[in-house]
Amino acid sequence: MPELPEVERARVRLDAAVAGRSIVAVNVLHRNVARRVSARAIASLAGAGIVGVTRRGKHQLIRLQDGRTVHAHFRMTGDWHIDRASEPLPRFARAVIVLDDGSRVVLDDPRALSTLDIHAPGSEPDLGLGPEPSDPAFTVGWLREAFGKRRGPIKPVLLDQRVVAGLGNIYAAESLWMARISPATPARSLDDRELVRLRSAIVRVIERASGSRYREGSSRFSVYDREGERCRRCGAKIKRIVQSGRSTYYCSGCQRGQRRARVSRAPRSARP
DNA sequence: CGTATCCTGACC
DNA sequence: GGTCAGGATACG
Repeated sequence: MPELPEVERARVRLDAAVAGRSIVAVNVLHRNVARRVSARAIASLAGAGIVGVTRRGKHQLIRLQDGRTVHAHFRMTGDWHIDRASEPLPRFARAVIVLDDGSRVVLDDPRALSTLDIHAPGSEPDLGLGPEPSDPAFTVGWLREAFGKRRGPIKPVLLDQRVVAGLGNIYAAESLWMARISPATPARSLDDRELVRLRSAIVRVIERASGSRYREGSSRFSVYDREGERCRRCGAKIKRIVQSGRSTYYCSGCQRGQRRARVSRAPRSARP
């Protein structure tokens, strides 16, 4: 459950569960999730008091009273499962943090691609992140500069966390749809009007996803995972392509990359 | 820059 | 049995 809004919700739940508590024990159930951390470092968490949890991009930072930071990243499929330590573990439990009030935080992740790291006191991890969409520093000027260095298509650039922190594959596609920009448009060829549209689209897409918790059933995306369906804006078909090994969904009708220099500039034939 | 890789499950 | 998966990074 990645992407900024989902991670922020997870952070809020985690913070409510752990702030002010102390750790009784941490158990790593799948080696991959703590592959960069020694067993000793894990064991040394026992007894530590927890100040609270912050977030940057998709990273969650659990601040300990002794100055250390436990750094969690869900990657593709991680989530927190918070319950009582006496409950049976969920099927995909990968790590467990037992707290001093008998509650428990379980890192629940079928693919076990999530990561846990521990940072020493005073060593703030360099996460290599650009501004969050909500940051005043996330400006058209910032995007112009970031895109100017990139020769490739815009969509993969939007997934670069140094450009904008927290944007993932779904909301990158949704943002490009909202801004009516083709995902194949070379990043550095975007003009100012497109940059303005794209910046505000990203902000709005993230804001909206942050506000409304998703409802099952109703398709909550405009293009993501909607290959072959009709665009709700222009009625053309949603297509799927692969860019940098990831699926990109977009509307073949209303997302124009102004330079797709094809012969026919004839308008697409009527919509049904 | 694109591609492979970590890992496991769901789905065709 | 093959393909794909909401991420990030190491590598060619």
